[in-house]
Amino acid sequence: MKLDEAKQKFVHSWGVLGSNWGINKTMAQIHALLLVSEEPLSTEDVMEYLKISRGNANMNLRGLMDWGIVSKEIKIGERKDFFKADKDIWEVARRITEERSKREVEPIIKILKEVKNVEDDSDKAKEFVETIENLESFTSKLDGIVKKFVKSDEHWFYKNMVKLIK
Amino acid sequence: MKLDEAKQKFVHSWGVLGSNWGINKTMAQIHALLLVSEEPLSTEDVMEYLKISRGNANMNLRGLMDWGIVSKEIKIGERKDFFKADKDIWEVARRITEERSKREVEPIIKILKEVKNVEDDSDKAKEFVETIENLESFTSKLDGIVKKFVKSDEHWFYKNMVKLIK
DNA sequence: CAAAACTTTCAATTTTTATTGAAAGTTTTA
DNA sequence: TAAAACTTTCAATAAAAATTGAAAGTTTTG
Repeated sequence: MKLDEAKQKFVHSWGVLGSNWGINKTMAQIHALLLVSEEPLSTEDVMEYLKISRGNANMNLRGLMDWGIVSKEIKIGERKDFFKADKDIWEVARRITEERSKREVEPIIKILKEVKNVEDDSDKAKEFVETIENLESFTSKLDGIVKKFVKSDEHWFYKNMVKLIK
Repeated sequence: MKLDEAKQKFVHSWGVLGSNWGINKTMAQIHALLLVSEEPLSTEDVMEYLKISRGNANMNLRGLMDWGIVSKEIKIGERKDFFKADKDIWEVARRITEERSKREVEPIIKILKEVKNVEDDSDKAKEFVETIENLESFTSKLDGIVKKFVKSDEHWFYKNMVKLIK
């Protein structure tokens, strides 16, 4: 396979992956594109490569910056903004985990705590509360462990991998 | 809060969570509804509670069965099918993890292996291959560890939690 | 300071995804 | 075996999400 072909295939596939995880295709593709570009790219480079509009490129680049996994780069002598993706995949995972936890997991934990407050003390209510508590406990634990997991550096990971996998 | 109100709030919120993770709102809501129902529900119960059509209810119930987290129940003397959700949240997590891995992670690992085969041996190509290899290694590891993690039973989890969290 | 270079916004439009509902299919019962 | 009870399918439609592009906004330069 030629390099360009390989890049194209990767960018395309990353877009598909994104769609399956609630991330829009274009955002995932831009991220993939920046990941495999040696040089930072301008908005126009992105527009041209992915055949998308200026507005679309701009909004999704901003989205990626909100996730903290893409940053602006200033090239001297150039007026345009350039963008590059963080290539340390551990750092990327850490950022995404933190953001998703803050945006999605924490709100759901809050709801779970809320709905546990049923006044009723019938058997039905007790069953319900038990189900919710299981869910809450599971969610909190998973969230906690995943955060700790990716917060740590790669070395930590390897060290503990052995123990964990056994 | 009244029990019914609490259930309603939970079902609604679970739907929102689903949307964020690429699972359609109705499917997530049906799952939530079955989770907090003491008794298995018929298609019509689901239709009525969520105010959705027969086709929609049927398709999403089937979807949940494909994920392996909802099953049909036959009530004697009743002709209708009834559905219940697996209430063991660890089992649910295990099933979802396995399915998502099979449906989404494994294909992407396959693509990553493919695109590593660039004929070119320029510096650019080497950089590209390195990025892909990082991604591949990360993805495989994460996939592996998550699978092992949820495959094990709760007891295993607690035992290892201590070591892992430190 | 005004024109040029560039970025952002957002209403309108397109595309994608979910939902409906009626018809076709299947199983059960009498 | 035929009617009743129930389930599945899928073309049409509705709803949601993504995208466009032109206008408004901002920053830089001469």
